[in-house]
Amino acid sequence: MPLELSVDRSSPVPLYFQLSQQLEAAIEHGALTPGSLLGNEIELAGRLGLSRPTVRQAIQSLVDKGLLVRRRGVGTQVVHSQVKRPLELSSLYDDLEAAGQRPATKVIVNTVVQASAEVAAALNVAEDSDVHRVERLRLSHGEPMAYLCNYLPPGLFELNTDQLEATGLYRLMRAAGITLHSARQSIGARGATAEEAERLTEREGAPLLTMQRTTFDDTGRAVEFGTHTYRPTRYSFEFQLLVRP
Amino acid sequence: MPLELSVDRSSPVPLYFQLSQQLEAAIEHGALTPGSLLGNEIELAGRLGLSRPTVRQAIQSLVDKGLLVRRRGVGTQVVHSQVKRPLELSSLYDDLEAAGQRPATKVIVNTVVQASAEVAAALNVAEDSDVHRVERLRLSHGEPMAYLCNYLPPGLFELNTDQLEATGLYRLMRAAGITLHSARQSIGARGATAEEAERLTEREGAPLLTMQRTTFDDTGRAVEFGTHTYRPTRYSFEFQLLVRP
DNA sequence: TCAATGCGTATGTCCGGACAATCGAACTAC
DNA sequence: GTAGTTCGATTGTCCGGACATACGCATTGA
Repeated sequence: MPLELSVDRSSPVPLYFQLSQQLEAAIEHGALTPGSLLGNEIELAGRLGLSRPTVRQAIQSLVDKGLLVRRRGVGTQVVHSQVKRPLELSSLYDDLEAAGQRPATKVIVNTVVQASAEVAAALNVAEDSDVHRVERLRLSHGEPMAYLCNYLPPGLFELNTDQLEATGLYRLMRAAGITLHSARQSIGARGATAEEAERLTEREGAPLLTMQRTTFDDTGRAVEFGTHTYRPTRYSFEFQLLVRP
Repeated sequence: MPLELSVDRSSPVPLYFQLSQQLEAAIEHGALTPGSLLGNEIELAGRLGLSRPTVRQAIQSLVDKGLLVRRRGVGTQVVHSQVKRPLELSSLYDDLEAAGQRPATKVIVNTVVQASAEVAAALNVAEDSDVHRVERLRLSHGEPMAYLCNYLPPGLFELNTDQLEATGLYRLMRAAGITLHSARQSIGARGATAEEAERLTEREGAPLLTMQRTTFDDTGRAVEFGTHTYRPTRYSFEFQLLVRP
């Protein structure tokens, strides 16, 4: 029984995108079972009234997402494993919200400071030039979960404390028209200093999970540098990654 | 001054791949400076004697790698930031070797055991069925750096202790014809148990970086499940990730 | 002076076709 | 029975063209 697929040519949504979304929904929904063959591209194109390149583009986007696997001479199969989503540049806020945790944020510091050598190097600005500094405590179920310290270059956009407590930093940046492109991250661990321990209601020397990140927009500007510490009993980094073929 | 580009039509290497490699080399080498425009696709295609779809395919692969950015009505630009490589499914061994650290491996355990509930769930095999168990100590500059405990389903390939000490697990799997596809990872931290502390020559309770990973091949089979502990003073996870547009 | 309009340019989408490379299975020969 | 060969099926690569869409800039108008 072939899958119900159709495209709307009067829609402004690209045809290949309509198709890829329907296929993805069918996989998610279980209509396309893992391991099942998708049927050959030419026949699929004919059935939908599309050209083969358009169908290929739709399929390729799902291959890139890790949902499909192509085998020459065999066909295109639905991947058999539990693919969730590849690692993306997500904010802690979004992660928690997606998990239904209703995160709370408390802005501790929101000011302008002179860039230290480390911050200046990360943001590619002159040392001692002005940069925004934001320190936030992220809570989940009323308990401290992470301490986030971020630096932003000046003139990027207004850092409103109320907004920072209502949503995540990345969402604010996107809303300000900044196109996030890539980030360099470093994840490590260390014992908590006395100050860190107090912030997170841990004892001194307790193991902490740490993350440093510099984010770039599509022009190559560094738009954010952050140093985060997490309570490992309450947070860990979970993600899926794909092997680039 | 246009860039020197050419393709060899007698080569079995796909034309779009030849072009993308040359462009990538030009970016790496500095012939294409960050921010510079690549020149429009049609003119580029004409200059190389290629069709526009072929040129687009080459460019697209570099966009996917994060090296180029396309802007409608503007052109294609070289990304201005320091892109190294996106996060990939690399083994610790490869990482260390790439950093010129000449890693050493000591196989502590290489045997077959009955799968615990956790291992059975991760590998999707029956509880108490036979699985391979490998425990290795990874050293760098003669000092312990990580303790790696891995489980593999039976019948996948022969786990030779000598080979395990000479190279990484992923390299062995690839050599055995296994096509790695994706992995689910979890990175956290905790204090060392007495046993862990001794293995890594740390004191009990010292902060450790932990990683759990299940790797799948392109048929969806789980081919490996591992629990790793790292000394955070000697190792951290460094990677770059791209925003999927 | 400043905002709205129009235009050129570049990428985005889509088509229909052609041939090559590879996989798997059926078939054949020993 | 087994090994090698052939063959159909399917994806991979490539072509040349067409129109749509969005951005930046110059022109125009108030």
